[in-house]
Amino acid sequence: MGGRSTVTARVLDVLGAFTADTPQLTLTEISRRTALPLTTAHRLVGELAAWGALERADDGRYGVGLRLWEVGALAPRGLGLRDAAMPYLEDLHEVTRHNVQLAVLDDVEVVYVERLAARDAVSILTRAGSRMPLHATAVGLVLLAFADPDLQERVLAAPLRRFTPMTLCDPDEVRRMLGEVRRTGVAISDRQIELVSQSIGAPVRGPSGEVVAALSIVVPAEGNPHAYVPAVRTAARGIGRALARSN
Amino acid sequence: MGGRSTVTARVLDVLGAFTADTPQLTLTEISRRTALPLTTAHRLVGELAAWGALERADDGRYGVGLRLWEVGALAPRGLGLRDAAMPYLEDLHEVTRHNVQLAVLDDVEVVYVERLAARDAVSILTRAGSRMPLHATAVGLVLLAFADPDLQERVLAAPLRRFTPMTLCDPDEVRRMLGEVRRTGVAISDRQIELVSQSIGAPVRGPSGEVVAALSIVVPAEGNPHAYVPAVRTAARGIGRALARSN
DNA sequence: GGCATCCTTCCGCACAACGGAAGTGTGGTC
DNA sequence: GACCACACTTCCGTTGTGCGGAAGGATGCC
Repeated sequence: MGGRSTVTARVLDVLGAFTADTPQLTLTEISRRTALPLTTAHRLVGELAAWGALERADDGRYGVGLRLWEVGALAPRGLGLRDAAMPYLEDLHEVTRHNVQLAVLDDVEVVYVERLAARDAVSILTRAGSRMPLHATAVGLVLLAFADPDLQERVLAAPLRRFTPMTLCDPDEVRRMLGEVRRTGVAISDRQIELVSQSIGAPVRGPSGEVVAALSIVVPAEGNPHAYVPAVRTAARGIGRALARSN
Repeated sequence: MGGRSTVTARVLDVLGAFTADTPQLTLTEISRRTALPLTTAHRLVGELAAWGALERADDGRYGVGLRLWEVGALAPRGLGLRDAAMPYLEDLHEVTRHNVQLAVLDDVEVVYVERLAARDAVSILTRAGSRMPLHATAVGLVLLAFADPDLQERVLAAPLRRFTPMTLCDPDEVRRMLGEVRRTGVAISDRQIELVSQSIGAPVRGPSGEVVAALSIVVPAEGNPHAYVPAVRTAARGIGRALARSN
């Protein structure tokens, strides 16, 4: 948004107008969201659609096109990681039948790269491509715990969003938690996102030992989280090894 | 690439320069592929990277960024379909342990939307986001068989690429095959892509009965393909129902 | 040192993008 | 049937933004 307006920025603004909540937009809606004059939006959208970056549905609304999806699938952190991780996610999911998630750090947020949902799952709090803050989820805590200290302070300096009464919103509490995560190598987020669930996360390490992603499993609040720790840890290590193998 | 040069087209050309074979490119390479002067490529790439559409690796090369991956993940045919299909793909994969693939039609090609690989799979002929011609793979034959007759003729009029001695490259042979696919509701591609494998495909139908995607399983050449037909068919129907449920 | 490759910054000119105005097409209301 | 509201499309003259040549680092190799 804003500032200096280069054509490229406008094009990207148009793409950015599409969100998980509203993946289909009318031209007027795009124009409103990007603050571009209708005429301009019309031209840009037309060019994007001609290339396949956007697609026009039968009802006239625009959505993201397959071509853009293809290009996006080339994102190294998205695809390479996903390929390596998939078998392990499947195993974990197959055995436990709970939601399993893989996420990476991007700026000050968690981005979910993959998620295997319980068959009958209704709640779609997260899906591949969605973002969450770092302080409340198990994957977030893992990624934050092993992140650059500068980033940690930056995140803790900003207001920490409350999801439930259990969410840790005090920087010092979070700091203590991060220490524990570093010590144990596992993060447990107990009802910090929803009161009905807790999640157990572990770091996925790249060839040189740095944390490149985090894996988590979401289980009902009443279960004993520690029961899942070995499985999650094993899966995370397996992914790390698979990554190293695939260079 | 082509003809008239609008800025948008240039931006998209830059994105299009990234392919599955070479997901990481140096600036000079991008400039060469897009036929843009180095200076221009530099500016565009800079703007794209600032937004997060591209990311710069440690070695200075550029790759597709997470942000673009996120937007791409919103593609309705990519994500909605994938969400509905995943459980069924997993089941099929779990039971058979063979490669399972989900694909949609885009223009005159198949685009793979998801693929669950056998754990020890070495050959990565296809991956999520890759394209294949319509006449040789099981998913391709399914999609072509139920496609617009105009499209069928357009595809058959063009030269049909040969992958193995088994590939059907004669338009009439393919036409006969398509008829069979329509009659039986299943496509079998016997060693038409690789001599070591065959694939069995079935159509996934949307709420109004039209074919929106195709599902296939890849098995060793020596097996009996018909043994897999019921499982593939059931999975494809299941995905169709899941799609209808999710609107 | 000299050469090759790759990347980055600068800046004046030209042409492509901009966006106001006007036109088309649909659906709703009285 | 006349009117309005809304969403989209086309046209075209003006202007400001992107263009890309030239020159300046940075790094590596012989």
